[in-house]
Amino acid sequence: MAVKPAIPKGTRDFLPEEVAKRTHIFNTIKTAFEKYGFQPIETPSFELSSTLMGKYGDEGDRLIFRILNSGDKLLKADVMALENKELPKFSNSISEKALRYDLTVPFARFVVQHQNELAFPFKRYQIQPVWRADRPQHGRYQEFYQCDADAVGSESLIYEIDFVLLFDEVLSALKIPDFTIKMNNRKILTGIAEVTGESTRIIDLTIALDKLDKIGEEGVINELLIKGISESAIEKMKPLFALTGNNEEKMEVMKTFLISSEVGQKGIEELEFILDNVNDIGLNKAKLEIDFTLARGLNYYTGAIFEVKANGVNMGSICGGGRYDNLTETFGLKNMSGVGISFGADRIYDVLNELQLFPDDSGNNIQVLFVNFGAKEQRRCLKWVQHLRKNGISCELYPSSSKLQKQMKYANDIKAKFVALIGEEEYKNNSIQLKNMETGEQSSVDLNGLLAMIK
RNA sequence: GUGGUUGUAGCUCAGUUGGUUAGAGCACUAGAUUGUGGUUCUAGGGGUCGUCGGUUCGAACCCGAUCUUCCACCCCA
Repeated sequence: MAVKPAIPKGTRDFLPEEVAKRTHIFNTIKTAFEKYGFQPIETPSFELSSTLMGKYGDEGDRLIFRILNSGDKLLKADVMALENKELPKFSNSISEKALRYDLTVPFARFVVQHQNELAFPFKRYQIQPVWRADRPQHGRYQEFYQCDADAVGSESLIYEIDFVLLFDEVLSALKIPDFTIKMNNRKILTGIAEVTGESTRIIDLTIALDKLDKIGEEGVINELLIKGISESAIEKMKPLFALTGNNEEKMEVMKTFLISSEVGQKGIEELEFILDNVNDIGLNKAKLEIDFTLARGLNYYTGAIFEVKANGVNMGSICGGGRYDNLTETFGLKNMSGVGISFGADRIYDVLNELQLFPDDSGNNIQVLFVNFGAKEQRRCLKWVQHLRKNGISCELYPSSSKLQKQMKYANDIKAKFVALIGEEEYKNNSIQLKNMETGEQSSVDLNGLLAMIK
């Protein structure tokens, strides 16, 4: 019985036209990364589970695709753990590998493993798919591409500036009309937690705060109460809910708010340094916005936090990033600060599609299709096709001498720009009937004439 | 992981209070058209009605489970 053709949920096939569009995105990003001095690397699609587990929080662990052990290794299954419903323990006993969940953690592993072969600060970029066992939704897939650039081995805020410029350069080049780069600093979030006296609850605090623009002040307060944050702390946070105005005005308010927090002050300083420099340099299309509620779940960020949103489209963030000081430490290498960003290629694709911003000409179509009239004509066509190819023209010969109508229809379907006909007459006098498929015009030329017309 | 939603031909969708051989358009193949495509006409092939189970004399239709689609949460690109 025939197997019903289907692909797993959250995955997609890409037709030639779609691949062309995606390639355009990848190339734009790649070109920019290289212009800023990043070098390409690749890492395996799957890593040891121990490399990935525990790096993304409990929520993240749940979303990591595990790879089932093969063959006899399955005999090691910890049946007791299963009976006791200790699922993580059981999973580990039947799976020792997992598909990568992002590119940052594998990169941290890579840096530690190859530290003697790398020149620091090391700047790499990486464009590869990642996998998440998430429930598919608008702009959310189980397999999608991340385009990451990271710089490790330096605490210099110059990189943060570069990354803001990179966001602006790439998204402007992709012709996204209106987008906002949101920026925050983990040290400021730490400061807020300190000032409100809830230092130990920083995660709950920031997650709730992150939802301010979505559920409003009351919603956040509600969530904080549910999480068990004290009312006095919430009272102290109230000024933050009302933060408005431009970046400078927000910074002023925050400076006062964090006056008693050393870490917080440091965060302000960093943010101000980046902001000043970027303002000085100037941006193309990006709006740069300070957003103190921005938390970017990934709990490994320690400094700058970035998020980019396309405006006027219903789509989550299309890029993210930030600085992480301790990521290589879990692999045994201390004092290796890194900062990086990630472009969500698939969401960018969806945004460009929704806004109909892809150029019309997909461009990669064949230039000339040679019609096949039979054995002796075919023999000459094969020779001439190869001659044209040597001259840089994409062309092909129809594989069989089917009815002319059918061959013309095929030419039409594959959007060939020209059709070359060499039948009995043309064969005799070494000519070609060349038909322009757009205009319908047709003329008799020789091989050189064809070259001249097409080039 | 929580809540809702969807599934009939390759694609987009009709369909009968549960009752014989389940339809259309597009696509495909062939012909009208013996050297000319995107228009038209004619004919043809193609479906165990997502899957498994239950109720019933009888299920595409009712019930349950499961998978899938899309959406909102959670979280994130």
